[in-house]
Amino acid sequence: MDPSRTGMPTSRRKTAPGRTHLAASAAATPSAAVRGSPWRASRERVRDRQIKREAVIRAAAHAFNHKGYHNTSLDDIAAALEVSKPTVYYYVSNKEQLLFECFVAGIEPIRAAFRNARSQRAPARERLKTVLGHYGQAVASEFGWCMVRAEDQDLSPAMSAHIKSLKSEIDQGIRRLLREGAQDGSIHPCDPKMTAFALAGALNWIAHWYRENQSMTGAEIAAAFISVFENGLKPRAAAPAGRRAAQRTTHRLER
Amino acid sequence: MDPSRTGMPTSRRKTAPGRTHLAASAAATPSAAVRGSPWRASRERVRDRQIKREAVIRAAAHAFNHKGYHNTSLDDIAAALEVSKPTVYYYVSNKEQLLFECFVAGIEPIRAAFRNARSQRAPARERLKTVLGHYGQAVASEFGWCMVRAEDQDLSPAMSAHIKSLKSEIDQGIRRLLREGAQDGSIHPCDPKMTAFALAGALNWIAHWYRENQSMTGAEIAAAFISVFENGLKPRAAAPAGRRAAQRTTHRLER
DNA sequence: TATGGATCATACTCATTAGTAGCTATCCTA
DNA sequence: TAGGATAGCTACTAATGAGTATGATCCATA
Repeated sequence: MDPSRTGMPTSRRKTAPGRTHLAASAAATPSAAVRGSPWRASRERVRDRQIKREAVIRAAAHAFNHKGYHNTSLDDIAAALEVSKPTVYYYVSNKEQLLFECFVAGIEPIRAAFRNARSQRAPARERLKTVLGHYGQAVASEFGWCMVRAEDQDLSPAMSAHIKSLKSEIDQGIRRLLREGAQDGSIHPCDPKMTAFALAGALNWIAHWYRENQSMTGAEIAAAFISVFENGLKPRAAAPAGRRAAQRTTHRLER
Repeated sequence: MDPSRTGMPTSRRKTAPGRTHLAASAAATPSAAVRGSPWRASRERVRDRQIKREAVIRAAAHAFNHKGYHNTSLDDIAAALEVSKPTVYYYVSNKEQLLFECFVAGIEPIRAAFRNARSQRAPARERLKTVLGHYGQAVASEFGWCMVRAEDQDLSPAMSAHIKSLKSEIDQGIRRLLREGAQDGSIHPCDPKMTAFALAGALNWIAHWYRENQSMTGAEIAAAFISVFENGLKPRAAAPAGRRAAQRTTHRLER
């Protein structure tokens, strides 16, 4: 195979800035302040390395999102930032790492949601709903595509292993909630493994169509999906009459 | 952009053999007879162009499946067949077309399942179950990866449009069954669009993990998923006591 | 047995792109 | 204000891989 893909990127620069949890800041700051190139306009904050680094990663996410990882060259990313390619390499050690950072930025809010859920006392189904809501929003975010599509085959073994372990953490978290729900009676007994696959798969797939159809927000999509998961296809006998009727007439209108 | 990607591949060869529905034959013949290179062993059927062409496509599917589209060169495919690259080009006009053929081979059995379903008289939920079963098996097949991952971004506009229309046909078919189910009372009232997205997404995602975890057959996975979809997460009050109890003890064992 | 088509290989072209070498400019600090 | 660190650019290398030009070989048929 390719010798350059046999390990972690050799961080050639002595200054290896700690990884930044882009996701957190992305959630905090509205996208407007973040868009665009900080080089152009802001001479006054030229020295804020962190912001520039984040801009690089965000530009990469945007490009990957639109053209795919393989169809995006680092020249493209540099051009989007109105910068030269070596400048990009000044902030990031290689293309693979760009993808990795995007992945981490995408998955971090989901991990946060799990940490949150663990401290709650609600029934498991409620906690699962909350987590899946955040999951759906993460997939619909600007990093969702990278998170979902970061492939084994494009990554060095070390990165691949790292990503796999993060994914597995999420998977196990969902399974755990499903088991807890079966115990506390809030979730219909099910095979936790296959159910977790189904739930995560459905949500992951959002990344594939969301770009082309942004008529709903991430939160709305997540809510709609959760409603599907909760009710199931089989009709439910004992639903409260009022709500059932409203739902039925509403959905009669959809095509 | 790239000028070579602005249209359908110019089929330079005068002999353009009609597209072959690999999927059908794949379903009919067990994989054993199909694996390997027909060049090597069988000097006696050297002139059977169709079989060789299918072998090329199957080899491509296999390679794409394992290494991804972009990480597979046509030299790789040629090498797998113990043939030179121009030989591959003798059977197929370019790499993009290879991906397209794999896509069609993957999606064809699903279309067939829909055609079948249309002629049945069962309740919509039953027909949907059957279709989804075939869907799941198709995604778990050797062409599943190509079917699911054939991306817009890697295809010429014409191919992209063609694939999109095939995908849309499937999507509309699912929505239609959901609407029919809401009408005949066999399916819980739902938003057909979002529900179809959720169902298809969950099943599509199988392609991402099935390669690494082939402990179940495609049919078994599909059955497990369908059970999840049908029941939903919310506990069901009126389940037959015997089956409920059995299911609960069974799944207590899973981790 | 000559001929033309079908099949396949050798050996290229050419474009793309990840990543780098080496130079320059700016700014902060002592 | 000298000197080092920071930040950036131009111009390269080197590898890869899609697709092709050209010609050899085999076989059926006239």
